[in-house]
Amino acid sequence: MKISEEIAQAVLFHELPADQLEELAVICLDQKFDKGQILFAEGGRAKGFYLLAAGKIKIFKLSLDGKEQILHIFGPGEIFGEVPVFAGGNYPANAEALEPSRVIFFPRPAFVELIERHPLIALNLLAILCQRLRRFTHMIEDLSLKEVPGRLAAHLIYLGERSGNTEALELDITKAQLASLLGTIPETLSRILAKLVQQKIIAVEGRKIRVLDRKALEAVAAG
Amino acid sequence: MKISEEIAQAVLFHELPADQLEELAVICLDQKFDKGQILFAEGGRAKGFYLLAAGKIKIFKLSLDGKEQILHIFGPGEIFGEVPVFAGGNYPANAEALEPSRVIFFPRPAFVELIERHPLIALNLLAILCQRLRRFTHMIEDLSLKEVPGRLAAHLIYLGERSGNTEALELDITKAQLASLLGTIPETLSRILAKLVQQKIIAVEGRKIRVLDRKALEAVAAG
DNA sequence: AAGAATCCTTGACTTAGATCAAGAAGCCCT
DNA sequence: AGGGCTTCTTGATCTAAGTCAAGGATTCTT
Repeated sequence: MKISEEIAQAVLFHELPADQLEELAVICLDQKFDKGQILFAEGGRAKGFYLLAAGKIKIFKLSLDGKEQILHIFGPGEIFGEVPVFAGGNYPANAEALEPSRVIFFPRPAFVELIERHPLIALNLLAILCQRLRRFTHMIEDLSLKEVPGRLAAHLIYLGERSGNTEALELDITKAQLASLLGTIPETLSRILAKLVQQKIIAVEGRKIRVLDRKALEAVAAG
Repeated sequence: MKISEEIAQAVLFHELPADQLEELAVICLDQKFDKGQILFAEGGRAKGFYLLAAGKIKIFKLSLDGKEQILHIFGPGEIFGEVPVFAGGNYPANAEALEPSRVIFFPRPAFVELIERHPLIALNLLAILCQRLRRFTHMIEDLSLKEVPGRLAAHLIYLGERSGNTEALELDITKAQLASLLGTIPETLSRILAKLVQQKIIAVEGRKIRVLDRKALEAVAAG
């Protein structure tokens, strides 16, 4: 696919006229990353931000003893690494490719200048950042006020709503990654899944999860 | 103080020319809240956002059984309640006045229209939101990867850096509120403060905290 | 200054969930 | 099909921190 077409499909550049899309295509760079490759590390100086064209990217924090907390898992069409463009100048977390991925990189100065001239991009970006704040708010609430079963149930409900199918879910990440996203470890996640299965609230087969008792799942999610 | 002067001092409207400040002063509303009064509740429909002129506002989440997690404590000059203006339309958390407070309310439509015309406001707002994302990233990291002593130590260091005095700190909130901000309870906070005192890392007298051993405090913060 | 209210601390107990360890199941290779 | 991965599950143990309960210390009020 041509870069300008890929840019056109991103939410950030939604409804942008063709001439401005061309303007963007000129300033950006096409990059490829293998599975497992690091795109940037926490604290690193940021020269711009990324639009994911294809693949899957994990944004995460690491503790000194190697424990990981996943903040986001991004798919095609989403942007990441935008925070340091507008505040601080260095990345607040790490980014790693979970699959072979293609990203489009936007150097900071050209992009900021573009935003000044095109308020629509600014409004789109404000919307994206506000959604992210909302998601983080939820994450903080879950980590602090809910126990692991509640977090897991809330996440399953979220997956159902996002995919449109609230009955049959399919994880697109490993269970170890899901554990890290929920702020726990694989062993604990495994036990809690087993408990929910035993209570006939869900059925699990590999990465496929079937919701058997939505009401009960919602009750668990509420705490 | 006149409203337009107060607006001029806010980071959001920094470097805005006088005529645009006057434009803003026309669309906004002046409101007062007593200590303990709720400004808005989670899930409530948002008609605009707030600029805090005087006082102190707590933004927080509640669990079903009444446990609270504080997300922010805002002081004069800061804005809040902006997320639903750009995403979702309803507030993601609750807001309560911790002191008698005066706020300036900006109705949503007029403000969005203003942003479209004045890119500088959009850039300022992008910077504010990115700083908040950064702070939340930190909060998630702390809740998930650090234990309570680590969170407390990190917060004390943060307070020192923000106030410019890394030696003598002064809490501007109660210890119960600090506990809620750190994602724990007053009893636990009390015990951990006592332990740090016993280890001669800090000295505590009421709300005044003196850092005796910065290196050790940093080690605790690192985990 | 006395009383009330809030705020803070300390102690005994309980528990969610992390850690350590080992094995089972699924998957990708040539 | 059979080795060698990574992924997942299950069990036994340990610990940080929450709960419950009570008393001490501040601060607010009149």
